[in-house]
This record gives sequence, structure tokens and C-alpha cells, in this order.
Amino acid sequence: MATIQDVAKAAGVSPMTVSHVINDHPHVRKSTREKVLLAMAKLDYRVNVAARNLRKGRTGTIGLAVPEVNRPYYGQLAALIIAATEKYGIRVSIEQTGASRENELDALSLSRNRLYDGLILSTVGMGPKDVERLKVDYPVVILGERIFDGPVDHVAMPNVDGSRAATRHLIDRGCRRIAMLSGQVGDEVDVSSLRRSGYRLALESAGIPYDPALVHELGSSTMRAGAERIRAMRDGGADFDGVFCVTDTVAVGVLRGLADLGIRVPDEVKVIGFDNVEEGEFLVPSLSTIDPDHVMMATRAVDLLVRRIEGSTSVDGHEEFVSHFSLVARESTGG
Amino acid sequence: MATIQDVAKAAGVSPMTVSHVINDHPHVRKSTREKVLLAMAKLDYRVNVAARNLRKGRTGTIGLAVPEVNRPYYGQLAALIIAATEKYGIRVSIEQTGASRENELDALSLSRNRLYDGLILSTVGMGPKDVERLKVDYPVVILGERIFDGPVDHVAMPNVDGSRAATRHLIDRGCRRIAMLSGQVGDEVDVSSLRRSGYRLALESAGIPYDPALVHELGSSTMRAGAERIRAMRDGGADFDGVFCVTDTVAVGVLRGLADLGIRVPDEVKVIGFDNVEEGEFLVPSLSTIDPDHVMMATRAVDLLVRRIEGSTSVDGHEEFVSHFSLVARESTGG
DNA sequence: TTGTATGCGTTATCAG
DNA sequence: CTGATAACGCATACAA
Repeated sequence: MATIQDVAKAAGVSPMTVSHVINDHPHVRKSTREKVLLAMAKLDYRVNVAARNLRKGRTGTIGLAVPEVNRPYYGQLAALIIAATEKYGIRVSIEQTGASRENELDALSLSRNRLYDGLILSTVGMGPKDVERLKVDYPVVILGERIFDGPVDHVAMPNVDGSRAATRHLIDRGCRRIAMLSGQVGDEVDVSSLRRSGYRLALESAGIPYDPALVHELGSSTMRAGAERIRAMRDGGADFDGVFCVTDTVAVGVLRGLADLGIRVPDEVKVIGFDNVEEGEFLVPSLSTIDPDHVMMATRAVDLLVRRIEGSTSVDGHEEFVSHFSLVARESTGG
Repeated sequence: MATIQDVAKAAGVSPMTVSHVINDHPHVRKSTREKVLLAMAKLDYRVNVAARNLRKGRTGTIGLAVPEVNRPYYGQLAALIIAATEKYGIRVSIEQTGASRENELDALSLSRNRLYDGLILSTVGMGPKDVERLKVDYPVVILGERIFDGPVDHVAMPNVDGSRAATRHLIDRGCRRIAMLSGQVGDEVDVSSLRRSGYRLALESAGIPYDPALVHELGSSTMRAGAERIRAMRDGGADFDGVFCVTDTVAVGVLRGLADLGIRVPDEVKVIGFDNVEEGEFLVPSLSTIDPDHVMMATRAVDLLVRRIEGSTSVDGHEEFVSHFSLVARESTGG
């Protein structure tokens, strides 16, 4: 493979001049530039990114650590983040953490090998106790709920307000016994806890008593868990006329479970989710949900990270960004 | 940031000894090793991957070019491919091509900048005419349908046989007027053409005449397109009792469209898709489909690529791998 | 078992 | 406007 040296020789100039041409430096005479470009074409020259990285101390790649690219919400996020990096000419390398605290911490230290110029980290396993570990000397943006007031920039979802709006919507549609299916609840600042808070706030505002028997914690936020749990609840004699699901994924399972029970949605029970995944619009019945503006979250995360990368350590403090949301009313709550 | 030199100084040895320790070379006395490890820990030493890459001529990263990580089938594939690279200690960087020929060719030449050790490329936009462009001097594995007998390794889906089995299944369940919704049909070797072939073969075997009026080409293989087209077909007076959809994504839309028309599935019309995406099991009705063994495809693609990377150019010829499939019968075809 | 010399390909700096 | 020099951090080959 041709190197800058080869091109220089072929063009009858010094390697430095070739470098100038490659990097679009001004002060290069037109005729020289053309000579060089010709030689480059003839030799099919390609820059060696590894060498450039070594010299510049940058890799041009950022890491994105998510539980799994194939999970509905994270897949969408990954797609948007990759799209958002394009305008900066940055590439994205994906690490799958499986939502485990261990792997999230690993991703954090992998980046320290100067593999990436920065890291966007979805914290699902890590909790507030791990805040100390975030004190690293390279750019990090946290995407998720479990770390607040950490030492780094943070992009979060409108969990409490969104959930409150979702629950409120069920109440407006006439529901009085509203079940909530959450994922695992931990230390007060995970997604499920936050969304439960919104749920409670909405009930309180409406003067509806909170009934612990209607609030269930799933082992995992999957379709299967949603389907199984809703059937078990009804089999156990639970009485509800509305269900707020912690994610659309769970809601898909709940719709399935209710169908198995022969319960009509929305006539007998109304259902709402959170995330606005693409298929919600096409389910039967179509799924009402909260749309947390993924595009904005992705864009913001990338912009924050790039700002840190460019400005190195010069940006003081850290930023907390919570995206806006909108309620999407579809058939599962009566349209 | 500490370098090998710093560690060497701190440990009172030469830089080379540190390197030996880092790379687990034998012939290092235990006591020396420990001295070095101690110094590394004290200085919080991290290898500089860029430097190592330059020296070794490898980057430890492969590229994965897919239309979009968020599309059902490709997201799943990406997740599996990333998982499959883990055992090799390789990272995956994702390029989104948007299914455009241009961007696919770009991905191909980007890799030539020695950014990646190899590339897994989903060809959707590129066609047989671009085969020449695949003659590159670094490892490439094609994942997709449109390139056959190219100069590189190729992992493909069982499109014809799978589609044939899907159509055959509808026939077995009593369908006689079977519609087919495909994506864009191009040059005989794209997914849609291949799946159409399977469809025709099944009809022929069963002695059912091929009716062009029942075969429709969608502008894009989306849920929306599926829903709209099936409604338009029925509005136009089309008469069918079964639908074979080119992908599960389209099938989800079709189920929705049929619901809009008040047509009962599977009683009046039976529906089957292709891909076995996760949500199929939880739809109402649950979706019958062809499962092309994604895990095997991902594993195979990674293994083939790694073989090329390790063996450099030493592997002769190229391999064509077509995965096996299984039929998943669910409610949409009568269980 | 450990150390020395050298170069991977590029670019920053500064001189011409 | 162009070029000489040096250095980024590491690992191969070989010598001691």
C-alpha cells in the first residue's frame, strides 16, 4: 500500500507537501496540488488512519454502550446517534452491555485505552453508588436515568412528567382502577421508580387512592413478562380498567395477554405504554404512548460529547438535559 | 497519560520488558513481572491502541454496514454480530447506508483507509453490476442477496426455499388465492425477486395458476406500505384468502390493514411473513413466519471474516453459505 | 531472561 | 509556498 512517501517521490515533492494537500492546507500552489493529486490517484493512495491517530492523539471514533442494539428503544437511539455523528465525520463503535453494571463499568475503562475520543453510556445497571467511577479524564455523556448529579453531562427522559401524563390520560378516559406494570425497581432513580412516581402523582391529583395490589414489578421489561403478568393478575382476581406499562415493549405483551383472556381493549380495559416504538401505530388495537422525542435526545447527546471532545477539559461543570415529550393517543385508550 | 517508558522507569526495567509483560510473553521472571505490574497499576497505565495499531498494521475493529440498525432484521443481525465478535476481542463499528448503492460503495472504500481490519457489508442497494467493485485487497464478507458468485465470501438467507415453504404452508391450510406483497423488484437476485420465485414454485407444485393481479410490489418494505396496499387491493376488488409477505414488517402492516377492513385473520384470510422478528409471537393474531436462523448467519459471517483477517490473503476462492430455516406456524395461519 | 536499536506513517513546528 | 526534522507509543528482531 502506498504511503505519503511514495506519493511524494512520484510527484517529485516532499512528504510534507503531500500532507498539506491531503489536509487541505491553504498556501499550496495550484500546480503543485494537482501534481500531488495526480500521483495520489495513480498510486491509489489511502491515508493510514492508525498513523494519523497516533500523531493526533484522536481516533475519530466514539463509543456507544447500550444494553443491546436490538432492544426497541436502544436500537432506535443507536440509529439516531450514528446519524447525528455523521455531520461531524465521527464514527460510532457499539458495545453491548446487556444492562449489567459490570459491563457498563468495563465500557467506561475500555475507552480509557484511548480507543475512543469519547463515550456515550446508557446506564441501566450502574447506579448512584457508582457515580465516583464516572470521574474520568475523558469525555463521557450519560444517557439514562440512574445517575443524577454525576460529574458528567447527562441526557435524560421525561420519566416522571411523561408517566404522569400517561396516567392522567387513562383517568381522563374514565379509568379508576389503573394497574401499573414496571420493570425492576431499585434505588429510587431507575426508570421504573421514576415512572411509578409519575403514576402516583397523577392518581393523587385526581384523588384516586393508590392501591399497591395494582402495582406490579416485572423481572424484566419484556413482551413475554407483560403477557404473563397481566394474565396472572386477572387469574388472581385483580380488578382493573386501565394499565400503564413502563415501556411499549411491555404494553405489546399486555395487549396480547388481554386478548388471551378475552378482554376487549379499549372497551373493558385501556392500555398505554411509554417510548413510542414504531410498531405501536400498527398493532391491533394501536397503542397509545408517550413519545419522549428520541431525535432530540440523540442529537443532544452527540452535541454535548463533541463539545467536550473539541474543548477538551475546558468546559466547566456539567449539563443535565431532559427532553420534552408528547402524548400519542391511539385506539388502546379509545383513540 | 503514562506510557510504556514511564512504567519502565518506575519499575526500573527497560521499556521492552514492560511490553513483554503486557503481551504475556513467557520468559519473564515472576519477580520482574510483578514489579512491572505494580508500576503499571500505580501509574494507571493504559496501552495506546493507536500506537499498537500502527505498529501491528491492525486496528482490532471491523466495520458493519447495514441500511439502518433500527430496522427489525438488521438490528437483530447487528446485535448478533457484535456478540459474535466478542470471543475474538474485536470491536464493531457501524455504518448506516440507508440501503443506498452509493453509501454501500462508500463503506467499501472507507474500509480501505485501513480503518477496519475487515468489513461485513449488507448489500441492498448494490447489484450484480457492482461485483467488480468488490475486488478489493482486504477482507470482506457480503451479507445479503444481491451479489452471487462475487469474488468474496457470502452469507445468504434461504430466500427461495423459505418462501416456497411459507407459500406451501398457506396452501396446506386451504388457501387457493394467495396474494404476495414484495418489496422493490430489481434484477432477479434481490430479496423480493428470490422470494417471489419461491412463491411461484410453491404454486406450481400445487397446480395453482399464477395470477399476476395478486402479486404486488411495494415501494418500500414498511408496515405502512403493507397496511395501505392491502386495503387498496381489497378496495380494488381483489379476491384472496391468503397473503405471503416479503418480511414480517410488511406482515404487521397487513394484519393492521385487514383489521381496518374488518376481515378476520385467519378465518377469512391467512397471513404469513418472513424473518421471525421478536414481536411476531405477541401480535394479535400472532404471526406465522419463516425463521432463517439469524444466529447462524451472524456467527458464520464473523467466522468467515476473521478467517480472512487472520489468514490474510491465503484463503483461496470464496465461500457461499446459505443458512437453514424453519417454519413457525402461529395464529395468523390457523396455528 | 532482559535490553538495544529501529521503524510503523503521519503531522507539528519551524526554517528556508 | 515548500521542506527538514522530530516525535507520537509500541513491538519486532536480534543481541547480550
